[in-house]
Amino acid sequence: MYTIGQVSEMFNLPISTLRYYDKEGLFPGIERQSGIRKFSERELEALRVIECLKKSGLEIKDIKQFMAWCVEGASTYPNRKELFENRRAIVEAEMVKLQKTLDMLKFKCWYYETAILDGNEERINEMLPDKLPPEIQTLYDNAHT
Amino acid sequence: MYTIGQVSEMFNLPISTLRYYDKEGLFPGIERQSGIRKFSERELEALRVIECLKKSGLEIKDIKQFMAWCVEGASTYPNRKELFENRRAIVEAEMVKLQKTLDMLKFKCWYYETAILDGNEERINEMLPDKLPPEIQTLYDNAHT
DNA sequence: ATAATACCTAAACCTAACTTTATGTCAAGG
DNA sequence: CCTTGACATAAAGTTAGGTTTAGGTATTAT
Repeated sequence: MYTIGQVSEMFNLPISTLRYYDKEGLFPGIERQSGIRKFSERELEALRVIECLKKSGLEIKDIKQFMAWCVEGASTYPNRKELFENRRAIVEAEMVKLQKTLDMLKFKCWYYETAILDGNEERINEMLPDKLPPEIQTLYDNAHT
Repeated sequence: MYTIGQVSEMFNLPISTLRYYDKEGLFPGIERQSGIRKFSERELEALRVIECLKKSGLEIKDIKQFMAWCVEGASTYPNRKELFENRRAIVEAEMVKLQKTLDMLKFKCWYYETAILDGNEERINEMLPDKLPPEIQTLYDNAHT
């Protein structure tokens, strides 16, 4: 059993955030001893799931819904499964977009390295849009689709 | 040359957002004909960079700074290069985190598939934390580091 | 005993990035 | 001529996800 201060340290989250999550219903049935929250392994696992779902772009109110399903029991397994499958699809799409972003950034790194060497952007702009060095062309093409 | 409405369609962005970007200084020196914005290829490329930098987590005010550097000329190449290198490092770290999130989601998909088959979570919980099927164990371990 | 800590609540406050509203201009078509 | 549609501005409004503030309780150290 952990206090809110310990959990705050373990997860590197402000105490105020943990209280906010609790208020929003993300720790249904959390135990209290004379008013003080006692975080058990169940709440720690909840917090791991919260961080995961948040990172997947889910809103707090929908995370609350998930926690409510957990309390409801086995009858909500299909709802929970569907939720994770949806989030998975969303994060996979997000990874593709982020890879494009990364390719754009890599291209721009090369762009400015080259501009510094040349002192201007003229030579680079003559290579655009399809006469770039092979490696760079790949980045550029992926970033611009 | 494009009107704000055409650019809005091309980039799938609300007109209000384009006006907001302009107001925030993200299109320095955009041309106008009797008050009406004329978007040239320069502004379209600016918009691609804006979307990239935004996705990398950069704030509008810092994107504005970048656009100001572009206007300033060759003397700011090093600033711009450094900016893209920093964003690249940030996005690379982000990809690692997102991969962990994805592994957690995949694990949870398996978890609830299995729970549905079993009708409960007992067998799964006996496998935790280190007696999971090999493929699943890998996901679980990556998600929990 | 008292002072420092760590906990508690309710409610007000904050921020970024838009979005909406109210109002107005201007060119083209019926 | 007048209405429709696309453009314009300034300023107020919105939203999620917290954070801060003000005031209080309970345990521990000196």
